Amino acid sequence: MRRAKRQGIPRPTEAELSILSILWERGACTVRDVHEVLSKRENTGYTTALKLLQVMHAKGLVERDDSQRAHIYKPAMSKDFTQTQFVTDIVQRVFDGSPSQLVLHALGTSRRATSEELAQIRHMLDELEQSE
Amino acid sequence: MRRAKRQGIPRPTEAELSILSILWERGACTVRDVHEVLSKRENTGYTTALKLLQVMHAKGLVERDDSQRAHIYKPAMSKDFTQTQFVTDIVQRVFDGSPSQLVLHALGTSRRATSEELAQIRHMLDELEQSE
DNA sequence: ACTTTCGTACGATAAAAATCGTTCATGTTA
DNA sequence: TAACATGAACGATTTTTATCGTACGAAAGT
Repeated sequence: MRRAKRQGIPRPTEAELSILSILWERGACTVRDVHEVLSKRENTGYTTALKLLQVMHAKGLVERDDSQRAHIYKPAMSKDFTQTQFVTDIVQRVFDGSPSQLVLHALGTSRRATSEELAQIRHMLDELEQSE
Repeated sequence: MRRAKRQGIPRPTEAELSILSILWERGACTVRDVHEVLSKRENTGYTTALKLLQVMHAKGLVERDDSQRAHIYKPAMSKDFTQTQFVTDIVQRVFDGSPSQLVLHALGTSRRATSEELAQIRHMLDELEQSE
C-alpha cells in the first residue's frame, strides 16, 4: 500500500541491500568498486550502480565523500542495525509481532545450525531468562 | 533489481500480505468481507481490494470460487508456508544464509519472549541436537 | 417494470524501483 | 596538444505496486 511518510532511515530495497552488502564487506568504495562487484552477480551497467548510490545517498542510506573526483561511498548505518531493522519489520508484518515465532521458524527451516551456533543460541536464552 | 523469471509462488507484497492475513484469520471471504476489514486500517476503496485480489489470483496467491455472483477468495498457501518463505528469503538476503544469526537478532531484539516461549525454543534446540 | 444496489471487469493513473543512454567536464597519455 | 578514458549528472524508460473511476450486468426492493 502507499507508504505513510518516511521517518528515519528507510528499509533498503533489494538492489540497495546488494550494494550495502558490498559496502559492509569492503568498506568505503568508489562507484567503480561497487560496480565491479555488482556487475559480476547481476550483469548491470556502471550507471546503474551510480544511480543507485545517488538515490541511496538522497535517502540517507549511504554517506558520500565528494571531495575527490571519484566520490567515495560508505554505509550510513551498520549491518547490525539493518539486520535488526529487517527483523523487527518481518516480525510485525509476518509473525504478528512475535519474535519467538520467527525464531522457531528460523530454527526449523533451511540450513542446519552447527552445534557451535546452537550453543550460542542457548547462551542467549540463558541471558534472557537471567534478566527476567 | 529486475527479478529473474518467477518460478513457483511469488513472495507476497506488503498490501498482498495484509490481505492474506485477513484471509488466514477469517477463512474464505468475499471481496466485501476483505474490504470491510482492510478499509478500517488503510482507508482504501472497494475496488482496491477487488483489484488486489484479482492480481493475487493471477499470481496464484489466492484461490477463487466464482460459481456464485460474489466470488469467494481463500489463501492458496498456509500462513506457515509464507512465514517460512519470508524467513528463508531474509536469511539469504540479510543474514548471509545463516539462520542462527537471524535467531540471535530476533532473540536480542524487540519484544521480550515469555518463559513459555523460551522453553519452546529450548525444546526445538534439543530436537536439533538430537537429530545430529 | 423501474430504480437502486451489489458485484466484477477493465483501464487509467501515480509512485517507486531498476536500468541505461547521453552529455559534459576533468583528467591521462601518446 | 589531440585523442582517449574516467566520472558525475540528468533524464528516459520499463516494470511493479497500489489505488481508483467508470461501465455494465445481475439482484433485489418498491
